[in-house]
Amino acid sequence: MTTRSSTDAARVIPEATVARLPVYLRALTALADSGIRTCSSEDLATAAGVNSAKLRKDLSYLGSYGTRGVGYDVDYLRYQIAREIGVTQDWPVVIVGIGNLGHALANYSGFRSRGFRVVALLDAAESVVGQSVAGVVVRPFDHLEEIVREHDVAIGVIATPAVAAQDVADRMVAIGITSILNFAPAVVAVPEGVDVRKVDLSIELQILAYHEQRKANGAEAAATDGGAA
Amino acid sequence: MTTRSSTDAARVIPEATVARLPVYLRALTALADSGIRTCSSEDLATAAGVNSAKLRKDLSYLGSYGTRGVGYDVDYLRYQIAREIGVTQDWPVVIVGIGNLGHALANYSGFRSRGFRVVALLDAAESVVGQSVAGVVVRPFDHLEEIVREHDVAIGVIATPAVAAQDVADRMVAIGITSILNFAPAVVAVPEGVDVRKVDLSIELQILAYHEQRKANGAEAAATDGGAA
DNA sequence: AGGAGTTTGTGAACGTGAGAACAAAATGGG
DNA sequence: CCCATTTTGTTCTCACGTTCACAAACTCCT
Ligand SMILES: NC(=O)c1ccc[n+]([C@@H]2O[C@H](COP(=O)([O-])OP(=O)(O)OC[C@H]3O[C@@H](n4cnc5c(N)ncnc54)[C@H](O)[C@@H]3O)[C@@H](O)[C@H]2O)c1
Ligand SMILES: NC(=O)c1ccc[n+]([C@@H]2O[C@H](COP(=O)([O-])OP(=O)(O)OC[C@H]3O[C@@H](n4cnc5c(N)ncnc54)[C@H](O)[C@@H]3O)[C@@H](O)[C@H]2O)c1
Repeated sequence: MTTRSSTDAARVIPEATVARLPVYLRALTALADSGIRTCSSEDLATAAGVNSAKLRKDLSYLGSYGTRGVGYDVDYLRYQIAREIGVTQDWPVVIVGIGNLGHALANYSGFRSRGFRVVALLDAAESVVGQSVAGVVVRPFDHLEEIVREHDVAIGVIATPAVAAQDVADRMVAIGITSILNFAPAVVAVPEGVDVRKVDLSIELQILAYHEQRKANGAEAAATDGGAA
Repeated sequence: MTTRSSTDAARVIPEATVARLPVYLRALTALADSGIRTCSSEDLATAAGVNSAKLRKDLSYLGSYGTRGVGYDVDYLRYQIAREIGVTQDWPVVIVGIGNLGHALANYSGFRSRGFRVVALLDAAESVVGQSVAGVVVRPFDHLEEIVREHDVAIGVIATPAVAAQDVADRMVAIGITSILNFAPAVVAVPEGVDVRKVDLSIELQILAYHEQRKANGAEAAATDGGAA
């Protein structure tokens, strides 16, 4: 017999699935916005840009929220995914390093609409501290601890230069932040129990360049090769 | 017998490895900058934040560039990886959508230093066109074709709102761009042969939130549970 | 009510990736 | 010159992720 409590600890969701759930959430929101109340796995898979079998398998890890022969109720499924991810509540976030990128992040409205609230912008440079960015005053990096305690912040964003990233991460971890999103092109080491995700523009471009080069070489080979055909 | 030519078409590098090569490249550059001329797989693995067995396996797909008992020559390996990725040459790039994010990207120096050259900034809004951003004048989106032909651009960056992303991608593809880096939170469909990579801040945060929630629930369960132990 | 038609949820097959372990190849000391 | 030591390159095994294929479950029409 399987106990099915709502906080079933045994139910573990594969990492690859977790990474796709936000995509499904977004696709469901788009469907709901166009007034669609029900959709099949095929519809949703198309909207999310994945294969429908994969979608169904992913959703099956959450539970059985569809109806055979009918499909999924858009709002209901959306709520279930949001609950699973944890974005039915609001997550307070701090951003450290208010340079070019930090400004853009501070001005980004997508945070708020997706369950995240920027509670503070921090920077080490005196020239930046005190500036008002997106209606929020930039505070000194030293205030990190105070802010984190006050708002019970668990998620920190690093948008400093690469050299500062490890220091900032260390401070964050020391103060109790357990999830870090790192935009600096640097490997940051953190203790067990702390999650770091990195977003790295250069790496993405280099991956594209690799495939681009392969395409070019392939075309070249084909031209040399198949020219006489 | 295995033919080993330098342009061996049969040699295929796993996607997971391709995604790590830029990380190794960066770590090697950091080592070179600190004056280190030789390193073991262990050293490099530590710098890159991976396991040394994985590093050696990854490098083995490129060829046999180390010396047993000694390690790798930093500069030589760096060159080999750069060549494999295709960043020994310069890749021209266009950025479309010069809003908050587009500004940050335009000002980002990491492009240039990693083999990418921003040849144009494009926007559809008249209020933005003509502005000078990072010393480059923003041009109308309509100029895309002209610019792409002139500079032989293969890589395009989308930093427009989500609703415009598919349209922009379609235009890019029609004109001959075959690699797209998409920052807009939207699924863009492209024909076979075109690569799209997406960078999505909200998804990253939501993945962190999921794990954060699990940590919280786990702690809660442990507190309820193990309190009596 | 019953059967035809849909669509989900999942078991099983397949492919890719990670890591341990070790043989092969190089160095350096005696 | 030979042997101990170091470190690479590769093989083997296991885990994870993707896709197929189909039974189970539901709706709707007659
Ligand atoms: N600009 C982009 O589009 C872009 C794109 C991808 C990655 N990045 C990366 O993001 C990071 C930020 O880029 P940017 O262009 O905004 O750089 P930037 O130099 O404009 O801004 C960095 C900010 O961090 C602050 N800072 C420096 N050290 C600090 C510390 N120890 N504590 C707190 N704040 C500190 C600086 O005062 C500055 O305001 C860099 O690592 C960059 O490589 C930027
Ligand atoms: N700002 C951020 O930090 C951030 C972070 C993550 C993701 N994003 C995403 O990146 C995208 C850009 O964000 P932003 O904050 O810079 O938005 P923004 O509104 O400031 O800028 C968007 C720009 O795109 C231009 N544009 C609109 N339609 C266009 C079209 N069809 N062709 C060419 N240009 C067009 C607009 O004129 C505007 O200048 C959005 O999709 C956003 O969700 C932004």
